[in-house]
Amino acid sequence: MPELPEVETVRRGLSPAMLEQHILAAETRRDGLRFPFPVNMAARLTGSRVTAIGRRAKYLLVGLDSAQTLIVHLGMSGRMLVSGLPTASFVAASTVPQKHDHVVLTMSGGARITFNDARRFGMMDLWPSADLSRHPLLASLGPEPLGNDFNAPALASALAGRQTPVKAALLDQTVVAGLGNIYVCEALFRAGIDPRQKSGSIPPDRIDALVQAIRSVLAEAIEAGGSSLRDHRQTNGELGYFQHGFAVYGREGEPCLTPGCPATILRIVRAGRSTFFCPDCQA
DNA sequence: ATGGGGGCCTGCCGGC
DNA sequence: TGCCGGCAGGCCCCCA
Repeated sequence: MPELPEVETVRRGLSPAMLEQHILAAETRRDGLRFPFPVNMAARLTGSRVTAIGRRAKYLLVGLDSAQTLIVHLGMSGRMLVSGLPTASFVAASTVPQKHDHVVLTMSGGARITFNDARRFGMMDLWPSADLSRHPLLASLGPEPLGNDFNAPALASALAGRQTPVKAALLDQTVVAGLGNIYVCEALFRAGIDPRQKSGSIPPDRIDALVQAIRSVLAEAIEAGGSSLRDHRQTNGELGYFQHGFAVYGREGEPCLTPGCPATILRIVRAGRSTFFCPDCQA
């Protein structure tokens, strides 16, 4: 479910509820999700103070004063919900255990952090903070799309010589880390690139446009609090609003939004994934 | 080596 | 109203 902007939204929502606070209690309600939880995870979390809440691609990184980092991936349907704080939040997350609540953290400031994941494609792990870049799931990630290491020369180099369609290449987290199906579709539309085009044959000026498109669509989505289809929620349970900003995703058969463009948005399936694009603007 | 497809899970929606 | 098939934002792994 969540791509980079959604994970960033969750990160920002968790910060006030967790940062510089101790984990008073940790409860796991099953043995694991996509992978088994690390050995004694609840006990190893209990008593730790949260020293940082970061993000790498679609991974949340909760730094602890135990020199360990709690790595969280939300998979397709994962949510991190904050409850128990007397905040101004109008949609108070329920304190009644819900179906698929798998992990609950009780913080010293009064907040309860609940990890809920219906499809259980998410994961949690604990790893030495000093060695994070060697974690198997983090080691091969490409550059952060909003960071300085992601630029036209870097992307051109990553795509050079590749026969795979550019759509598939952008979903490859070693090329650029954090994009998913939605934002790849949106970025390719903004850049005017056919998703089926071979990665290695994109001219330099299009690469340049693609870098800018990726950056702008992600930044706007973060600004809007992430997008949501069926089940993305911010930490307060509210929906994100960027889905109202989609130009192509989920708009099969609807008119292209480019002024003067007579085309309608097409949907094709590649590698089992829906791809939405404008046949006129993305030629 | 690289690309494509299957599988992991559950929920939801549309169609009959 | 109820059931069933299809589909879903991620990612790993196997096979060709």
